[in-house]
Amino acid sequence: MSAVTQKRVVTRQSREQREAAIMEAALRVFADKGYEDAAMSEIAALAGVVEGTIYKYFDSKQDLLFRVMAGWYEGLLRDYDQGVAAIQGTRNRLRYIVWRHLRTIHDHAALCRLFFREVRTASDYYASHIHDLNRRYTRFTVRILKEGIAAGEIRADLNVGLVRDLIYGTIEHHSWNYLRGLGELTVEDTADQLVELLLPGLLLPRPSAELETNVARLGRLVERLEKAAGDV
Amino acid sequence: MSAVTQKRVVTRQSREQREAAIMEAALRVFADKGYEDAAMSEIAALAGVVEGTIYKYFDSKQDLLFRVMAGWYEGLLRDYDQGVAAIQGTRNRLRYIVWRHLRTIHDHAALCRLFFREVRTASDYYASHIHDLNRRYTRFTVRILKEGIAAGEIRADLNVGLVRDLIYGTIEHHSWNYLRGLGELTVEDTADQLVELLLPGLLLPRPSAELETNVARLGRLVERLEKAAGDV
DNA sequence: CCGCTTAATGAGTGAAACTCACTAAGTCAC
DNA sequence: GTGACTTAGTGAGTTTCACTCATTAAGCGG
Repeated sequence: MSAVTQKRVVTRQSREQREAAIMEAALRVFADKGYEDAAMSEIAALAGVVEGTIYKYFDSKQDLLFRVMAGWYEGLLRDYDQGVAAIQGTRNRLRYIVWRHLRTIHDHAALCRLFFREVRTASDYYASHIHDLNRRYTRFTVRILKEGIAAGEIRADLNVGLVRDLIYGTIEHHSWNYLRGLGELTVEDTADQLVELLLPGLLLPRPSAELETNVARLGRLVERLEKAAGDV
Repeated sequence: MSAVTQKRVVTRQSREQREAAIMEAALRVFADKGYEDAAMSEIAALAGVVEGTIYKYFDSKQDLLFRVMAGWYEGLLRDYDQGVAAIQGTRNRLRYIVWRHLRTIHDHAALCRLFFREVRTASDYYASHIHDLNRRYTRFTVRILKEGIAAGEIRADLNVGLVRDLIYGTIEHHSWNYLRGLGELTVEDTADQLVELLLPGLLLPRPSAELETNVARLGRLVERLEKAAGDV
């Protein structure tokens, strides 16, 4: 025995522990490097395993990403229920939804970018668990709108899905500069402005339309009466 | 010479011709397979060259994509100017912008997906020529809004950039299902609905001044009538 | 028709995801 | 306690790409 062979002591762990360790390492590397530039070997090294081990727990790099993102998303959803339920009035609730989404993007920029870029555009996103979580996330918005309609605050002929797309689409598009690392994302102001912009289109048409025409007719009547009075 | 060596006849072409041939092949393969799954070898084969040749004309796969997409984008922009200029009124113009964008997505689904997924999210998009083209594309919207403000049709305190993000963000988000190959994209209906949804938030608050003067006059009339009734 | 420029080649390189035959750690029956 | 068994974990491949580079020869100017 000429060379000192370094003997690696292998300790076997439960599936749960290893999986958690790999997912934690993957989250960090993905968030740090992005999907493309994250190497499975780096994730493996950080998790303290060898590359092949990851494939015992995850089908592919994409599967790993999806499950890591799903774990994060579940955390987001957990404390979302209470938040919405506690707020009264459609305007306040929409403001909260918009604000909350903006704040999430602001505080979790790296993960949101991963979600927008790698997860949501993947071909098998639709059939994935994380898509299901996303539906649950956006369903809050749909519920708020439907309750607003039921309460008579909001136009009943609204395309609720389009409003949902408007809210999330606008916010995402608006956030890209920030997500790209350029410029800031002003959460409060943007939330205010978006709600102000959106709300008039949601509310029932001002009943003053009818009122105005009636009043205008009365105005013309007054004019005639005034003239008639002058004639006397 | 025992074996018949197949001699490839190499014809040299001008830079322009080769570049065009490669870009055309790349466009087709990218549109067909998407960026990831498009192999440089396949593009080379379709263009009738060998892989290495592509790198004489393009720095990298991403450079090839960017220049192919820029070529397509320039075509889009060419017949955009006239379209907008011919339309009068902010509402009609916005309807046109929205409709046009939806129609482009509808008719160029594969390329739009490429643009959204691969180009716009790339880290060096901001410094690229195609980003410049995109700015020119969206500037139409900004101009329409500013002209609407100047004409007194639209609120002057509007965050024009946010409205731009709203239009493009909403449309993109709304189109993803279609781009993913699931479901249809109803161009006309969506254009109508989005404009209806957006417009109330843009318009100046209805000038109820007229209403107020009319009501005041009616008040005075009532007073006179009451007095007259009392006098009798 | 010679020689120069450079378009084009294609074998080769490196990196990264993924595979698989094998090793040995932990467990359980006895 | 010990042998048999299950399976976590290994690490040396394999494959598939994007990308490189030394070499070749097509076309052109003098």
